Amino acid sequence: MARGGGLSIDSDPIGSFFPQKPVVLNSFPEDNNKNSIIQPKWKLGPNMDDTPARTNKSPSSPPNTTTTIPFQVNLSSDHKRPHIGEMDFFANNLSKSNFASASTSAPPSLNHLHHTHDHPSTSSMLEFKVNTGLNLLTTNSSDQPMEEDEISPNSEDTRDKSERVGLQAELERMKVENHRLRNMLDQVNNNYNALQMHVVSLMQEQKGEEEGEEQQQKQVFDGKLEEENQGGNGGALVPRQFMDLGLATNVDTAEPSLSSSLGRSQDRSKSPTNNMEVASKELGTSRKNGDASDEGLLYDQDKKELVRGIKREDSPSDQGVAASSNVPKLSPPGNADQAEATMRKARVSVRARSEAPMITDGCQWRKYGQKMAKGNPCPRAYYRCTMAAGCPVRKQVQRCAEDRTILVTTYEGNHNHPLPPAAMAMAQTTSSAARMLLSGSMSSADGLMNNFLARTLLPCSSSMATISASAPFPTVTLDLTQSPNPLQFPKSPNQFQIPFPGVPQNIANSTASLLPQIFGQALYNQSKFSGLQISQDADTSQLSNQSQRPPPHLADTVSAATAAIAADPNFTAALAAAITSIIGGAQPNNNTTTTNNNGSPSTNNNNGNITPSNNK
DNA sequence: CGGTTTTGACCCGCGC
DNA sequence: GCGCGGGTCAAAACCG
Repeated sequence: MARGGGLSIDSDPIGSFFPQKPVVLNSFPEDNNKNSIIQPKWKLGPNMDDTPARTNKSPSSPPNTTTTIPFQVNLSSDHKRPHIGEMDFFANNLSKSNFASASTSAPPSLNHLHHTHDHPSTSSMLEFKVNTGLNLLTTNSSDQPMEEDEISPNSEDTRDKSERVGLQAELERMKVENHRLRNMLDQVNNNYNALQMHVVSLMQEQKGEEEGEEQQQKQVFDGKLEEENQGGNGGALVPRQFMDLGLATNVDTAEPSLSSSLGRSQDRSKSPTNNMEVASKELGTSRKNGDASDEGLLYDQDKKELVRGIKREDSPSDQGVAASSNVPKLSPPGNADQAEATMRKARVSVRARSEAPMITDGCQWRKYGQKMAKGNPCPRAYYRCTMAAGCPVRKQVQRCAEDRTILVTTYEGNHNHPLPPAAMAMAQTTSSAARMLLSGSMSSADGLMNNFLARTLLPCSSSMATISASAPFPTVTLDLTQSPNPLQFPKSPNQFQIPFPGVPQNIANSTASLLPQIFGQALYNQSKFSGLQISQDADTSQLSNQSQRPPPHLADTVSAATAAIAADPNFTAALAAAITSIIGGAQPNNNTTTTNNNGSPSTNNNNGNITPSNNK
């Protein structure tokens, strides 16, 4: 409030800071900072009633103060101002009841002035001459909002005022800071997008050298998908987030890769006629949870035929699918059907220490079977996703025979429904891992791996990530039971703060936030084929060129996987210990929550892998 | 009562 | 052709 200047009603440029907070006009500390911006609140809201100094009678107010405060109200016609009637009321009360008479009654409540009506006929200056000697500065003398109607500054009001001033300054700072952070965020996003596009283009380039245009388009599409996923991170649900196990080859990626094909004969996909017939049959039996439309919505009829047509014509039911029969021979490029079959079989296996019977990955699962697998005293449980009718995603859960503290979870198929953030984490993981795997399996002439896969996972030194492309089912095994090279990881946990939706913050802070980088780094740096060990020096030159860090989608994958896995309290505890050892540079394979690893399962990279080669 | 788990049976492909 | 092993089904049991 500018003393001597007019207080323009509702002209306060910063009044928006306290749109609801009433201005205490009855206290002007004598030592008020001249630079303090007092917020006059002529837009007085309901809260005005809450101003104790104004609403409560204060018989103890010094009567003499009411006559010494200069008070000026500039009611310019240009500004919104209190209703004239109310202003009159105010003025009357101010001058007569309180000020002029120096009565002991409380100052008039500004509630009466809270309206912001434009009054066409009022352009007046209400001036209250009170001499307090205050010269409260405002930004615009002509538009100065008025405040002051109290002569007796009490300590509470003084405190409120200074508090308000402080808050105001703080708000200013936060506003600026917010703006700055927003700009930074935009910058980061832009950089990320540019980088990702660059990586995608590089991948395209590489693939283009070996494959046809079709594969290139796939890469582009994948990249776009991931970009979209990135952009939609904030949402509670991620529409059409799929576990792209094996279905990243074309725009029909959205189709469920029909993990119901899990373990089905690949020769079925070669027969479109049979496929069609089988598809309809299949829906009648095993697909009680979802009709054809549920899954068919996501892809065209042709695709449906391909995907659904895995049942044999002569098979009345859809059961009896031998996993071993599905061994995809990693078809060379050009054979779409075989490629499709191959991708359908793609699996992502996650090895993790957990005492819980199952890893919490955010999805809802229904157990539909359990078998004793050969060579493993622990039964293998079969689950299928029940988050949506007809979701083809299935998973197998089995404990490692060598180390029963290790839980091996193998995922198959694509979700055909939106996923919650927690589930999205694992879905992204498996999707990216499978895409990576299939990218190799689909493009290489020998059916093992292409350049991208090699560049991605090589150089390998341990079995943190295992690609089993030569197995009947191309399987990526993400081994979280091992500690990667501690030298590869930063020591500061603060660098790992990554928000994980759906993961308890304490867990995320303690462990999950550490995992993505660790996992990603490990997955990135360590891998090998089962049965085909890629030499470590292979492609290192190219790696140094473009693979100093994991590809975006791989990193996402890893992050998501670790986040999802970390959601499991038991597993989190185990992981926490492992991570701690990693960050602290402890020896690998230390496990403080479960039995000592001793490296036995870890060194055997395929132990516990749910791959036909191992189980049969 | 609806959803889930259990569990025996069935189907299928592969190897011998 | 037979046995084996993996995968799935589906009725019964279980559970909230």
